[in-house]
Amino acid sequence: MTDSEPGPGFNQPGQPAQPPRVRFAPSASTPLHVSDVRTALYAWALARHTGGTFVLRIADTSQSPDTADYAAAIQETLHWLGLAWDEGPDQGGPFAPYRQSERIGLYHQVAQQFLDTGQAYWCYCSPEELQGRREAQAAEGPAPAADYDRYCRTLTQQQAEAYLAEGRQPVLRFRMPDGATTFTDLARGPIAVEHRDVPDFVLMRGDGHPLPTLVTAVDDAAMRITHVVRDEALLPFTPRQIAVYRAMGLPEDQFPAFAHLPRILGADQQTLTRHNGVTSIEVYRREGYVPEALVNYFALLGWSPGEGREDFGLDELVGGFDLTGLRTDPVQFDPARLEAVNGTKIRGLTPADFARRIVPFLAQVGLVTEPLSSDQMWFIRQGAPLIQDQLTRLTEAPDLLAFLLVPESGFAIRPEDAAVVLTPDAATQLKAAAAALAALPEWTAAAIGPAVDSVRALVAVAVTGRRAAPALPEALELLGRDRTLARLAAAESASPASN
RNA sequence: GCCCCCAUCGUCUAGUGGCCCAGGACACCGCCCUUUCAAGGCGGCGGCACGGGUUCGAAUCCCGUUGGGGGCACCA
Repeated sequence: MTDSEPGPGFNQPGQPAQPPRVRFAPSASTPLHVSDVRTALYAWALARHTGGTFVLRIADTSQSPDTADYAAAIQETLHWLGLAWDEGPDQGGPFAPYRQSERIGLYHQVAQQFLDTGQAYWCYCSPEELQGRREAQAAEGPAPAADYDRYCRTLTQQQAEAYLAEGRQPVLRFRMPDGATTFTDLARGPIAVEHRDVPDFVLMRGDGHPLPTLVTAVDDAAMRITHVVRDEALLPFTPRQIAVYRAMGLPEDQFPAFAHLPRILGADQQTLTRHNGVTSIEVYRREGYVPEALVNYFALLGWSPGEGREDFGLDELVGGFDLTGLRTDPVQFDPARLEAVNGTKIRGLTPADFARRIVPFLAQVGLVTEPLSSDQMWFIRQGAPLIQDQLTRLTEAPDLLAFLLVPESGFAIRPEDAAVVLTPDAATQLKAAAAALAALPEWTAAAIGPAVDSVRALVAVAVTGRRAAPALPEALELLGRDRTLARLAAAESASPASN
């Protein structure tokens, strides 16, 4: 983007280009968020586009009871989306282990090194003391940008021992050096931060638990990560991590390059959370969204292949992906657009694939049970093409196909639709339609069409139970003459005029 | 309060000094097709935040204002 300030991670001309190593490091203490998926998608696309390596690393040091479940779910979801990794917790790799909970020793080792070299120090201040001093300072004048007053930077041995004798558990703080950090964000260009605006941040909690700024920097260095693609929320932490690399003695040309992705906002223009939208990718999956749609939609949330191309898949993403084309301002999540994309993707499925994908949704509502009987399989295979153009989510399939799969005893007309269509003269019309159908020499869609043309809406409700029915002649052909006539008769007797 | 990032239709985007009195998609509104519901076709509505520069020429470059987002934890 600019050649004025070749900061860390900037590709130096004349240097042999190493194959990139891009990591995705989701937290295992929460379910995968839609913004995590977007991050994973872009990181993956970068790795694949450049012929590099995609690394999955699980951030599971925050020992929540559900961590193992989330870690497994994350991997399952990524697979479902079609994002495969080259190194990760399941298959290992040259920089194993890939679970941070198994790398704690390494973090402690680096912490000790920092302590030995004076680049970190113990801080005995209690949260209450910190809070008290902050308030006192704020009362006196303009509050300093950096939030820690460096009280323990210059503690004497005696003071430290006195605190220890009180039973205090110190935290380990990083000694932020004077100066400034300049780095080149691959999506945004040069970014400069004065160190006076960066506090002596905490590397390790009082109980010895290492914090993300330390852990992330240590692992990215240890795993030879070349590119960090992550959410904009982490942008302000980048100078801290660069400071940690320096303290570790990592040569500048081995610092990873950073690319920060725009924040995803809800309809209220605030960061997307469970309060203003649906953030769980698993919810979308359950709601009948296909991975192709999620991938396409999220790819478009901050990136574009150009030339107005909007309907594409993983292959085109990889082919055209480029960090410098990333959007840099916050982006609003639009559920309506996602749903529209989902409809497009569903329509683009082969009929056989579509039929296969709706089975779990049919089973979920009890319309079928797996393994499918050959009858059920036949009805699904034959019925699927009739409904494929009519839905935007796979969860709509059961309603559309119920008329074929439900046992006759369980068939019922939707009351709302009955109210609209079963008018006083319905009985007469149904009777006429039934007679015409009964007289048909052969039971084919071509023959059925003309027989029901004048009363399609009525017959649709009577036979499928809903106004939103598949193409009628084809639907009736599939249903068969006996079931069709039986349902027409039932509807006739349920019509107002017959009561 | 302080620091950082950012700014094209309601939303996602095309656009990197003339091809743009700004193109596409979603949403919305009409019409067509269709004797069910969709899908599809055609059309409409609607935007370069504002103010200064630079330039023969600016959505595109510079400055400011305004506005939005992020961060300032013993969260990740």
